[in-house]
Amino acid sequence: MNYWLMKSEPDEASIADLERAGQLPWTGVRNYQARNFMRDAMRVGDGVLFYHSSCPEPGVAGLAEVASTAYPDATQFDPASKYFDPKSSPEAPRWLHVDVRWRRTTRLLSLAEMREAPELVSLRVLQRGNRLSITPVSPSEWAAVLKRLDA
DNA sequence: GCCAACGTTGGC
DNA sequence: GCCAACGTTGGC
Repeated sequence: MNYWLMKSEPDEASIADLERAGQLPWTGVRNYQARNFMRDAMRVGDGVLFYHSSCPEPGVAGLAEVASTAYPDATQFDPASKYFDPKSSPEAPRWLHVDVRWRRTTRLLSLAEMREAPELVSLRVLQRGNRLSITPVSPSEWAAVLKRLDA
């Protein structure tokens, strides 16, 4: 069982959108490291911290879980999509994604609050210069976040 | 394979 | 809108 933090811009897909839909394909990842996490390391049932980014209140907004293994992202083949990738083809898809299932909508655990938490000093997403949209979370970091959400 | 230029991310 | 950090691209 692994744990992850996945960033989403709430304008595109918020935790409320995920709650409504129940499950969503995590489309639009165009970074090889993030893709490789989904392809090589994610397993169905893995825990996901749903993080709102590029918004007035960035932070963890809910909990989700990995609901599928990785499969080709359809938006890469669609010329009308902003995620269209002319260098990809259905024969050799470049971009993959998993499906994510809603579990809980929580209070917002803000970025500022996470930075103040001693148990979270090593959290990948808090590291200087981090831009990855998908990062691993350790079991102890996961537990620390849950504890703070329940507190 | 190097590296400069450029693009993107994302908090502030 | 700014800008630091980092990824990607492409000429050589």
